Amino acid sequence: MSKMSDKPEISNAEFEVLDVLWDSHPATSNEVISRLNDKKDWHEKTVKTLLGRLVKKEVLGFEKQQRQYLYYPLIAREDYTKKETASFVSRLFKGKITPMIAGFANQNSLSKQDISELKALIKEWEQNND
Amino acid sequence: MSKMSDKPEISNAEFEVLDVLWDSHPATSNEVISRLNDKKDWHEKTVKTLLGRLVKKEVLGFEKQQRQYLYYPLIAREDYTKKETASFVSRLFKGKITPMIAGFANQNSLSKQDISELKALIKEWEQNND
DNA sequence: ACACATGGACTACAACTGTAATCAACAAAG
DNA sequence: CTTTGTTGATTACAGTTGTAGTCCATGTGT
Repeated sequence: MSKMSDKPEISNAEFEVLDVLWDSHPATSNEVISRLNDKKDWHEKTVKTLLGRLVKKEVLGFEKQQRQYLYYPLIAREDYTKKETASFVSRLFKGKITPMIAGFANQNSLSKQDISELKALIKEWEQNND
Repeated sequence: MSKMSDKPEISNAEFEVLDVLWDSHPATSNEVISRLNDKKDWHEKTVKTLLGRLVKKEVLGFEKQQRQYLYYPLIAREDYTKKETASFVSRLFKGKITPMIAGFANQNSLSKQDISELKALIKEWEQNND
């Protein structure tokens, strides 16, 4: 036995497409295209290709609605971001988040609000782990 | 004018090579190869190719020592990780670190030590930003 | 019914990647 | 000196990615 859903590699361009579908789904290719138009400047055909590749990779599913397809994500954003974050932090920071945040901090990328959110997060963690 | 050192795209495999050079440099290709042997199972030729590509991308520099080259990084690990982190967090979390850490937290990936380090970090931030 | 528009499927194609093998030049060994 | 090994340089080659274009079947307007 093997080949148990081996992490589908999602490319950068593909991610953008998936991202708008996470925001709201299901959606037709045209909806996806027009939503992407706000940020990216991609040709319609390009987006369709990406949709197709994501389907092939089993990242998206679809359901025919007469002539068109209604696409929707097959994986949850949370699951994806969690895995990606873990592997990112593992690669670049040997798995320790603090150094990463430290990088943010001394780069002035931390706002007062970030700090208070972090504090809240810590407090919550401490309550769940007394 | 333009073309001001446009972020050299470093691939995953290339990153591993760069990583061991960040750990200690300069180093000959053989040193790099043997250090990588501990983690990766790459053919000698593969590593040499990667070294070459990194040189071409101006990520590594070298200096001849008779027959061999002594390679060394041209970019600092800190600079690289900072940029990568910023773009990562920007893409996956709209630039907010807290949601990322929250993902870590509810995945039980935060240790007691992480938490105390985070607290220290916050305290430090607050002192510098009163 | 028929011509045209439209949506997905298939095809294109160069650059980048992972993963090496071959080549050429020089150094080491005999 | 000549053979041999070693080192970087060049070449290989398939798969992925970015970015579309072409084909074919079906829906639409007349």
